[in-house]
Amino acid sequence: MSYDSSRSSANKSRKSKRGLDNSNSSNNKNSKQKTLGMAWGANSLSSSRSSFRNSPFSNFGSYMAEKNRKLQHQFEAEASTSSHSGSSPGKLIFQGVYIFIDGFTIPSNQELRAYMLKYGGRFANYFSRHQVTHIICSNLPDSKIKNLRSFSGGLPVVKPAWILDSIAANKLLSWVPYQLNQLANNQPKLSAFFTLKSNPVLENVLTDEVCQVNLDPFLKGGTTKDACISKVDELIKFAEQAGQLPDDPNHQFEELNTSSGKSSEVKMAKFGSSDAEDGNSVNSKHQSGPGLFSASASGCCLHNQSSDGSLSSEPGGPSNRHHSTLGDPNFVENYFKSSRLHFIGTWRSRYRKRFPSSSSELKCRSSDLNTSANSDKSTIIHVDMDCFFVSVVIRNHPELHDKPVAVCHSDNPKGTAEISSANYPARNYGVKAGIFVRDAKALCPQLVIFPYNFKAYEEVADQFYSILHKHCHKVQAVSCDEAFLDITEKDMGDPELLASTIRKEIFNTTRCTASAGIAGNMLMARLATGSAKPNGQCYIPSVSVDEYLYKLPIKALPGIGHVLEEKLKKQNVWTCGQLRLISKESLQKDFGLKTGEMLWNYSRGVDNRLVGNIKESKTIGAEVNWGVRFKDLQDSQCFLLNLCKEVSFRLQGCGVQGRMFTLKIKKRRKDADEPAKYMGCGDCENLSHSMTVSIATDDVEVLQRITKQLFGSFCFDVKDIRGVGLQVSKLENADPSKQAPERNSLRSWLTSTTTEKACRIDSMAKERARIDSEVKNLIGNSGQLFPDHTGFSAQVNSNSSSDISAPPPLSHLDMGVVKGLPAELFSELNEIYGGKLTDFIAKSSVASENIYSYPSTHSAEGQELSVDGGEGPLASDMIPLDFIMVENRAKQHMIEEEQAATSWAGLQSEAICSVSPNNNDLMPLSLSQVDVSVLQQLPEELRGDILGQLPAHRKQELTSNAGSHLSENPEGALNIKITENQSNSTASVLNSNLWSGSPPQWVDKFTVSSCLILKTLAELYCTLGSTGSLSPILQRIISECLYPLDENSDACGEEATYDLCELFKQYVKLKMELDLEEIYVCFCLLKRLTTKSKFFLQVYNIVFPYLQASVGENYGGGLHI
DNA sequence: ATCCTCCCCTAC
DNA sequence: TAAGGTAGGGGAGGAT
Ligand SMILES: Nc1ccn([C@H]2C[C@H](O)[C@@H](COP(=O)(O)OP(=O)(O)OP(=O)(O)O)O2)c(=O)n1
Ligand SMILES: [Mg+2]
Ligand SMILES: [Mg+2]
Repeated sequence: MSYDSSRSSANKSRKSKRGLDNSNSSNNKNSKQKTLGMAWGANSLSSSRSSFRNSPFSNFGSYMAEKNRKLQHQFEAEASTSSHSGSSPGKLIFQGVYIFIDGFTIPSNQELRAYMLKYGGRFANYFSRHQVTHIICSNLPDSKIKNLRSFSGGLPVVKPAWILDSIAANKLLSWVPYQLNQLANNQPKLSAFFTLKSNPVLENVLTDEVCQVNLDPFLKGGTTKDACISKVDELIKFAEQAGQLPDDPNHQFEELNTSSGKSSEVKMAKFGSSDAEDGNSVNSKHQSGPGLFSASASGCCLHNQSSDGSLSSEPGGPSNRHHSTLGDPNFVENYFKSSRLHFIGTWRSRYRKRFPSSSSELKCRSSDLNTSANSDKSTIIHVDMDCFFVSVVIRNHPELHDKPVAVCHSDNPKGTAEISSANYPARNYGVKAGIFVRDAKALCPQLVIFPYNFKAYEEVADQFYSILHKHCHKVQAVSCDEAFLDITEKDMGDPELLASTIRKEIFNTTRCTASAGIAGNMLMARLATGSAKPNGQCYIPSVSVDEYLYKLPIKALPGIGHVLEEKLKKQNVWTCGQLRLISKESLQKDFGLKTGEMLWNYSRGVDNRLVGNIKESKTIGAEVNWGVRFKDLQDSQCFLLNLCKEVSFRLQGCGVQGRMFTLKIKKRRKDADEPAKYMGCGDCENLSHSMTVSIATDDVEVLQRITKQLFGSFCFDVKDIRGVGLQVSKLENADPSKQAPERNSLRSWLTSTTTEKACRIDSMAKERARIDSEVKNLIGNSGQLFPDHTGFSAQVNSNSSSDISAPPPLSHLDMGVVKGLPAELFSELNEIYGGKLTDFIAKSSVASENIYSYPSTHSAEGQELSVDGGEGPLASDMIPLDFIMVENRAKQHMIEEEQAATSWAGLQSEAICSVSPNNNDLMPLSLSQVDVSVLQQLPEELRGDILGQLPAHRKQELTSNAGSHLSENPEGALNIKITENQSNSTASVLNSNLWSGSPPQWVDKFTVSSCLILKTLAELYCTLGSTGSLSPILQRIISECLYPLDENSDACGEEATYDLCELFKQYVKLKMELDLEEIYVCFCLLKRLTTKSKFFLQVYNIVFPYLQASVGENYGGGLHI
């Protein structure tokens, strides 16, 4: 057993509440901590959830206090030198302000810190309620929001924009408008926190339950062989003998057909090989790392490594240092260079690039269901190199071919290095992949150990696949030494001949032997290969399948690992023949639908899979579970950064970006012994937290921020960490032109009716002209923020390089324009870019003045901006964000208010205008008419649709309570009477919501009048035909409106709001195939549905002017701006 | 029903 | 000393 733990998840009853499993052991652990325990959880011992420990707020203790002092000194030292960022200290805007930054912020922690430094404020590295005056945070995950809400009481929790805006305004602004909207209500007092400690906060701490499984040694081949080859034993022996004789590769190949007189139809063939060439001596230093094949990050530990003498009580002692993360700032990179599993794990992505999938995959015989009749006609070859790693490194050591040889990092007979591959003589002693070298040496003292040669493996794999592709165009790569060929269509003769030809060619080219299995489907071909090994081939005709499988141990079936094997053995199933006795229904009941069917099929030799190209990957990640030892937070942060670099490189290497990030942590189990394996992770709990962001990214810095944030939401002693992994999913193509072009049903509707989009209100044009003059020195870019990337622009701009709407990569932004944005908008935009914007600008304008002041000078970053620009009239007609750029805040707000006041009537009129510009009467313009009567007037079909979307209680309301819609909001406080005439009062409500002090009874719940929903749906229905044609996201927003909250729970109101925020962000992200029209409509729509989400209002007020300018005009006077 | 999320299992 | 990674399939359970 390689793994230390003997725990088997199969025997563990599943917990229904996954997220809570870990908490107990976690607490137990904390109670045993000596030093850092105080820092990391001593104040929350009584909590039965880990949520309190997820926030730095819960982590202040003696250690943290000390740390805090240290960092503050450092900070003050920096302040006194005042050389920071090369600029002189600014006005003391933030005198007396002491901020603490919680989690991932935009701009970054460091940037905010720099601003505080520059403008007279102070910055707390760790939260102290005695000093901190403001908590800064943005974009916290749900769990943290809830947590923060509990802790922040009494202290303002403010978005970073407050700082930026204050700097821009050159005075300390009120923080009130910048309150984190998710937290705006019901902030408990800090005192409440201390009494709340035993009152668990609901939270989504995701903790895996432990599943350290016994890795039974691989049974490679052996059992398979025993099961079916007995009939051809003599032939095997003969073949093996023959294999050692010839010298000339071209004559080494002998085919032995066993079908002639034998009872079985299974045919075996073997050929021998010998080597004679240059000496790659045992233990030679010719080793090359897989790092050559991976995108590895360079290390970067900056100023840590300060050997804290006091913390020298390292687990494992200083002897560990050298091979752990403790001693090596480039640990990640170096580790991956030497990891065999990393090599084989990342091989696939390299293959993808080297052999790009040709579209020749026609799925010819995929005539829907692959019935067994169908697979009768199929012929599949499975090819697998024999003991690949060994074969490659002993190619030039013919004298070793009949000696036991294994590949391993270490030859230490007491070592815990793992055998990677053992040749067949070695396997006779029981040596196999995965066992420790000491066990291997015990089994076989004369075992010869060779080091890895990853470069050679890569080369041989390339040769291997070149040969396969030459002979067959339907190749499915399984691994670096293994592939399936579908030769069904091959008219040319005998599959066995083809297999032997291929094997011969492989041997002649690589001097390594391969084995092949030939059968009617992938399953049987693979099993046949097992029988054929080593250096042989095996054909299993359909008629022999049953017999072949009958005695086959179930573990030999691909897909049955040790867990399934054990479960089946408990049912007294040891062989496929016994497995067949269990009904499919029973198997599906015990193992699930698919797995049950797989078992049923496989035990009968049925496999409907098709040989196909490798699909594009769905996840990309990197993890390290060896040598991970941290002495303090800095160690871990440094490691995380390197991991982020690695992942970022891999993402970029694959040309994708991701939106979901999962941080996996292996944490030493409380009572775990030292790992059996040197530097291993031992018996661990698996913890993982994930976070989805709106904008796909591959950027290291963004990854780092997110990762930091995720890491912070764990609670543990970093000394207990034994493994760390970062996985990215929800991948999108980084090249947007390749993005799947669905979506945007609304868009087509809108754009189809919009023949010219260049019209503009006069003030816009004026602003434009002014901006143009200001930025005319910019290269080929008339001041547009997104020169050619909005869906709208792309439509208009025929000069655009991309005909499909594309996202604006950061490098394509006009930094001059960006810098000119009002701080508020800048901050939002920065958020859209994951915080990168600030850094980008900071880097590109080192010597310049305050970057948040209004620009007018466009320095050297002109070169950063992109693109063709298309100087023509069309390009200059496009409407950029620069509309807002020169607005000062006051003016901006005025505009916002006006827009808010008038936007209520927006959607319907503009929608109608666009559909039928000359006919504004299709829909009632007065919102006061919105009523249940609307519902009644609707076509039956639509009425059904709408009713179907309403919760039952709403339905009842609507059908029984006609006319009372205007007072539907139970709170009444902000129940807005929605009529055209009252839009002014709406505006004032809006205004007060945004700018009033801490909300009194104000609740940021998202409550919506049903009649408005009906009305809106009706409009959408009329304009679009049905709500079903809305884009999924818009549909979801509507459904958020329909189901604003679970009325039984206060917390759910927050949830709903938060989700909605995410949706908005998605809408505002100005990425993907940005569809301004749809966003615009959506904003109009949402504006009418709620005035209660502060977040929405803020986003709205920031973004809407832009949308307005871009598309609003096209929808006629309905906007009444 | 169908999707989504959080895992476990498997293979190399 | 040693380099226990990577990604897809799919089950369970919850949301819709
Ligand atoms: N636990 C494992 C399994 C595999 N490998 C590496 C070494 C192998 O050489 C290579 C290919 O794996 P195979 O399963 O094909 O095993 P071999 O090729 O070594 O032997 P066989 O002849 O059984 O295919 O992957 C490894 O390092 N560790
Ligand atoms: Mg192999
Ligand atoms: Mg293989």
